[in-house]
Amino acid sequence: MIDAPLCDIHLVHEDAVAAASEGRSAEALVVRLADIFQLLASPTRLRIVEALAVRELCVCDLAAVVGVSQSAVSHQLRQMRQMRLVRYRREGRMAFYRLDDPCIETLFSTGLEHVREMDYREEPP
Amino acid sequence: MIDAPLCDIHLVHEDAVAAASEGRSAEALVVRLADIFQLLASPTRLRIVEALAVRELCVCDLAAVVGVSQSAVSHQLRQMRQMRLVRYRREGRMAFYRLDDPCIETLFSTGLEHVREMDYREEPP
DNA sequence: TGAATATATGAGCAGATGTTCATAAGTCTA
DNA sequence: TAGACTTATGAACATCTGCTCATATATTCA
Repeated sequence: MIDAPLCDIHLVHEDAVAAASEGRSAEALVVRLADIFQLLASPTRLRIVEALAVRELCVCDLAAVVGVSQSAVSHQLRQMRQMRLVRYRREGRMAFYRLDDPCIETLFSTGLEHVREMDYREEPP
Repeated sequence: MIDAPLCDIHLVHEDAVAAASEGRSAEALVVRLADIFQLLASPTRLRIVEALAVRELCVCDLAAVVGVSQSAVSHQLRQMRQMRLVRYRREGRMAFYRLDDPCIETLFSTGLEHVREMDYREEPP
């Protein structure tokens, strides 16, 4: 499955490289996964996810909860919309957003639980 | 728990904002979590995680598996080391890296499973 | 209709990111 | 010890990110 070495350095352990390359996922999947993690890689967007995990919210309320400007929230929501992480319903002039991807909540809560544990471990009471 | 509205816009639904603000995590935790997701937000680093999930590897082999230069891998490993995502042991002139944080594998595999499912759903055979 | 409100978006900018290139530091072997 | 090898790192650079500001779009209400 392995063709030529990918870098110009001497290939030290061919068997190790072969084994580790065995389960290599498709490039498109890895890129897509990186995009999802990228969307979770910002305190502002994590706040948005955390808030929307509780209940749906309009943009204005979301801005208040997250603590940034309406414009900033709206820009972020557009990205999250394009990645199908959130969706919204119109009600008059307002737009109520909610999470559209149950996996996001899983990743968020898994990660949060983890950093909480690390916090306790590093700073005992 | 809510003091003044955080943005200059009219606060539309005070109860909604209060409810969504209820479970707000500490700022430090959210920032730390964003940092962890940030480390997973790059195809190169995801490849590193994927490879190290199989077995420990030296830098040179890792470069071959991931498909980038030794220098690029080494720079990325430094970041991951600083975040305690990986650690290494020295053996002569080589450094063998392994994952140091079981949570990373969980987040990686959870996310990967998800994008795989999405892939099947969007492009039926 | 006109003013107020809610949201969306384009431009622009400062700062962060990921790579390459050159090179340093440390280890092995002849 | 000299040369080959493995890894680490600083500098430089192009690109990406997340915000602000100004403004457009759309809806509601007097």
